[in-house]
Amino acid sequence: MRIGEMAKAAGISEYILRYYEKKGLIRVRRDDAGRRCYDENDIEWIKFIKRLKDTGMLLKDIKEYSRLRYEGNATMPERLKMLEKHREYVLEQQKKWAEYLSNLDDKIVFYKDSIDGLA
Amino acid sequence: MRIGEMAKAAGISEYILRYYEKKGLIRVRRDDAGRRCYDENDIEWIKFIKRLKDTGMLLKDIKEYSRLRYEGNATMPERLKMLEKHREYVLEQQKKWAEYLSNLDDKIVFYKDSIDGLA
DNA sequence: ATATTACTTAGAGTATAGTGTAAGTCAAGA
DNA sequence: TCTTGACTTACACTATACTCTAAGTAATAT
Repeated sequence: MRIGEMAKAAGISEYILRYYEKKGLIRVRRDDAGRRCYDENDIEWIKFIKRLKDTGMLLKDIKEYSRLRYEGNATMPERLKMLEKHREYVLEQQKKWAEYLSNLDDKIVFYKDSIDGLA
Repeated sequence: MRIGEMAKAAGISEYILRYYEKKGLIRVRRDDAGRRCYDENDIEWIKFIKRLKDTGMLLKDIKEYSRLRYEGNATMPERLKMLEKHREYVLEQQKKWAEYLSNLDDKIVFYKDSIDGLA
């Protein structure tokens, strides 16, 4: 699979695929013509990177996670640790947004009351 | 109240106070010497800006909200609309984070099982 | 053979939101 | 008066994550 196909399969632009590779998040081998070759395994990996990114993990941290992953199964405990640490962050975010939703609702009620008062 | 005091009162740097003013989020009058003068009213407003920003509202949208606010009470219905639209966004975020937390937990379970398998 | 398309690289440009510096002004205390 | 500290402006720099362009190569379709 070449970069165009991969971009479609993973739902990510070719630019980003090259950018992530340059940053060290993905490692891709080349064909005889020097073009990137991706396989099924890469799709899963790229989709997982996407999820990590969507959950607010910084590229530099994803890069570190990636480095461990390319080292093999022996690094699983370390990766698990990273995920567990990241889980704490995601949990905090979830709480944060729930709290802000509640604050915002209060503000909205205040506005509605004020507007009624004006009428 | 001058900028140094305000920075402390609002928990925000002097740089950001000037930056937000330049961006049009805050309007501040000057004393005879040309220095910024803030009052109690400004503290509340700046804290509210901070909250909007923390909930992911872009500075350009906060700027628009700000513009309406400086126009007076007549713009309250419009501001209410903005807040209600923003509420939708915050609600989505909250759902997103809850979903990612659940995905991440699945992944963590998978890792733990894999590591047990290796042992 | 030629045109088209997909690819390659390095590097420049964009968006968002700060963060800091340089050079100068102003006011109050020693 | 001199110094110190808080302030002023304009502008340059940083971080993060893209997004795109330029110039060139390779494979394929006509």
